[in-house]
Formats: sequence, C-alpha cells, structure tokens
Amino acid sequence: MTGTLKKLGEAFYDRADVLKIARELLGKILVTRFDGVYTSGRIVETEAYAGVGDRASHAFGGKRTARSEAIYGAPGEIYMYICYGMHHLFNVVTNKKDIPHAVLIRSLEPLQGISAMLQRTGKPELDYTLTRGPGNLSRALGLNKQHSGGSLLSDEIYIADDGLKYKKGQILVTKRIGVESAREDAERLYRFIVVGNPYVSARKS
DNA sequence: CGACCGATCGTCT
DNA sequence: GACGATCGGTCGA
Repeated sequence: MTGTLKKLGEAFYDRADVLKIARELLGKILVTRFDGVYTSGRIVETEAYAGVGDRASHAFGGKRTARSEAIYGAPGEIYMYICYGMHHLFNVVTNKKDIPHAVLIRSLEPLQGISAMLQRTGKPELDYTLTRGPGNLSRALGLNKQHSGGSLLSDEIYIADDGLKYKKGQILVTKRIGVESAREDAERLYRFIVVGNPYVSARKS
C-alpha cells in the first residue's frame, strides 16, 4: 500500500472517455469482501470496450440480450458473463446508463487475502497464475456472474485508489486479446498494461 | 518459444 | 447446433 485507500466514486466511472478510464484503472485496487473475507489486488492490465460502434463489444450495433443487459447499466455498475463455458469475466461499466461502455479487468497483482485466493482457486501456493488473466482473477476474488448488475459503489465489491500512479513510460498500449473476429476493431489499441509486471497475461500485442 | 488442442456450457441463431 | 473478451497443457523446432 502506498497510502490511504479511497474508494472510487460515481464520478470516476461517469465519463465519456472509456480509453482514459481504462488507462487510469491501472494501479487502482480491486477489493472484494464476501462474508467478512477480504481479498484485493492491484490492477495491472485492462481493456476498453467502446460501445455500439465496437465490433468486439457485446453491445455492438446496440444489441441487447439477457446476458449483456448489465453492460448498459449506470456508471460504476458491474458486468460479468461466462466465457467458454467456465470463466467468469469481470467488467466495469462506464459512461451514462444505456451507453454501453465497459472496461475488462484482465490482471491483478495480489495484495491482501492471498490465503483465501489460494483456497478459492485450489492452487497450492502463490505464483503468477493466481490473478493473471480475467478468468483467474475472478476466481481468486470470488467474483462470478451472479455479481453482474451489482454496484462498485457498495462495500462488498469496489475499486480504490491508494495514491499509486504509473508514469507514462511504465504503461504500454496494445491490441486486445482474443477478439480476432472483430475485424478492423481487433486492431484498435485498447489494451493497457503495466510494463514488466509479471502478473500481466503473457501474450504479445 | 510458438502453435495447437481439449475442456466445458451458457447463450444466441 | 455453433460459438466464444480463456486456460493450461503438450508437442515440435
């Protein structure tokens, strides 16, 4: 911890520039507290999903389905869905309600509650796979699709700022992962990573 | 290291 | 009936 934890408020999420938000989320701390079990990690990898014009987004073309309804929620809400039948991916909803912007949190550096994370994931000891990758971090923090539609302004799940800021040279911008079918939008530089951090998912741009 | 592959199932066509 | 905003393992160079 660098300083006092300060929970991000609605104003952080209620902004139109989803790329800026995705970048600013690097270094922030994602916290969950379920049944008194406190787990947290520092965000080191994010991806922006830029709404109805973004072929990689579940909201492309204004499509609304039962699964993706939460991506249209109010700023500071949570959009989670199951990927490949087994992984629960965690997204932060940004911009006004009904404007379906979202930031996928792809990797964390574990901070607190590591023993609880090991228990949830069934891993024997702390290593880079504990919270690297969107499926892995959700399991470690106890997040699942039940939390879709929930709020990051709550005390159960929230994102906090402890004052840490990465300098420009510490942040690398790349293409997003796993969105090849999004045609020209697959080329967009919407992924933000902390350079050299071992918890960033290991793939090239 | 890169390429590939199987697991696994909810969601949408 | 097909397809993923993944993961961890294997195989070959």
